[in-house]
Amino acid sequence: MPICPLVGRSPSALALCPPVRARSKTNDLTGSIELAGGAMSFLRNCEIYGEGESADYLYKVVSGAVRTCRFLGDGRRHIGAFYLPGDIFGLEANDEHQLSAEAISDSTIVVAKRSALITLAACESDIVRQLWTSTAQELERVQHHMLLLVKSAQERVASFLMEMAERLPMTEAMELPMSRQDIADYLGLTIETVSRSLTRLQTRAAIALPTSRRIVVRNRAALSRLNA
Amino acid sequence: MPICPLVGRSPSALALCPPVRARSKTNDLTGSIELAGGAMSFLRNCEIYGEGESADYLYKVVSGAVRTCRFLGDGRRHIGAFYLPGDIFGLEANDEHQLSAEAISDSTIVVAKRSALITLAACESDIVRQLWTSTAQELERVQHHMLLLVKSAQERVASFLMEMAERLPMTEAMELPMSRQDIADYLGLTIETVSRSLTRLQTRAAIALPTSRRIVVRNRAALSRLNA
DNA sequence: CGGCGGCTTGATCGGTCTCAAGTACGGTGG
DNA sequence: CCACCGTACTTGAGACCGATCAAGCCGCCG
Repeated sequence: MPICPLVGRSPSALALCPPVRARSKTNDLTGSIELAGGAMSFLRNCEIYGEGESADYLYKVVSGAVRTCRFLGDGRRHIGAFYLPGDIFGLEANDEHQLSAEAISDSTIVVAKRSALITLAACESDIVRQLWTSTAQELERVQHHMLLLVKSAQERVASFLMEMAERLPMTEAMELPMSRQDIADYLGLTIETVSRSLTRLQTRAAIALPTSRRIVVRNRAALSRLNA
Repeated sequence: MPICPLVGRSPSALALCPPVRARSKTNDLTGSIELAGGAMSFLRNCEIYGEGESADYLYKVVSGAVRTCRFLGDGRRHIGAFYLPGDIFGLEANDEHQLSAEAISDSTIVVAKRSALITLAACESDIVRQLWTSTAQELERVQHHMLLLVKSAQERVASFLMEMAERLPMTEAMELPMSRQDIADYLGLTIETVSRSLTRLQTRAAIALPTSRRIVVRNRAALSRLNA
């Protein structure tokens, strides 16, 4: 894991980017978070928060991409989620983060103090409802991810591609922000197996790989057929 | 899958058991649910709700045990969770159930109309907060389960045993309500692998198996050492 | 040009699945 | 009481998928 010459490690650090109003309407909290917080920049591979730290803040991706991850005892890494622009992360059941969060690429993140939102919620009761909604969405995402993990390697990679095809801005091809290692840890596979699955999908003409991070979905039906 | 000579399939069916006040304090919703709903009985292997049905109700286990599950395209079954007395289930991100729920053993379940709770929430704003808390707990549980699924078979079974040891009433030994097939589908393994893992734990003196459903944890440290 | 990191490809190993018996237990009927 | 049965569980042998180990390849940057 590379060293992080990071810009802001703690949420009190200098905000390098002005808040950007997102066009995404996926989450109602969006506005509230931006009201309550400031924007920060994180360099590639920098930690945004650590596993076990107290979950005092909520985060929203403005640009870039974020992974949440956790190391198992034997050094293996598990990635719980990828967050793309518009996504909210940092929601926890307890006051402690279960996984740590890291920037996958240079990213701008809006940070809001959780307690500030709760205070806001006292006046506008809708905020609690919105926090609940966001948590429920996260729950659904994790449930879906759980289903992934009981499938075969080929199925997992196909599912991953379909997920990304929905979430990434797509013009013909999509540009993956994450490395093969990230994908492997997300899917519970090795990089070799991920790579082989991708080339196999390519030879079957389901996808094309102009470059290793750029993927064209040629046959969406073939992909979904692999989803078990 | 056996046929279900079930007592109540829809929440409007006759409640055979009077509401029982639970001593569990694991969830604040507990009281509200019981206020808003009535108790029902479900026989072993009966469906409580189906995948895709609208999620109009919340449920609380009074006695017995419940599994939520989903069938994959090729017939494999995935179990998302086991719910024991005191647990709340049926919370969803959307208005549709992602998985179906079935009674593992004859069970008594308290059912509350979701809309009734939301109405209640209009007066007592705490209810929304409690719904949020329950959802967050569920999220944490699923995250934990996700971590399970990337471990080895031996680790998964050991983790499962430790989870059950915490949740089941224990006096020396614990009595599992679920079958080996249930465990296998919960852990993403086959019954044979589950069985082999258990006997291996027994030969290593980590557990004892007086009967197949009754398990004594002999060496908790040995189990947790296997958790990776 | 050389070197390095990220990715692909190949050969082998091992863990889990699959298929197939064998065993323990509970219930039912004689 | 036992004989019988069906279900749930265990155990064994072999196949297969994905991990591991080990080269090679590619793009990028100095």
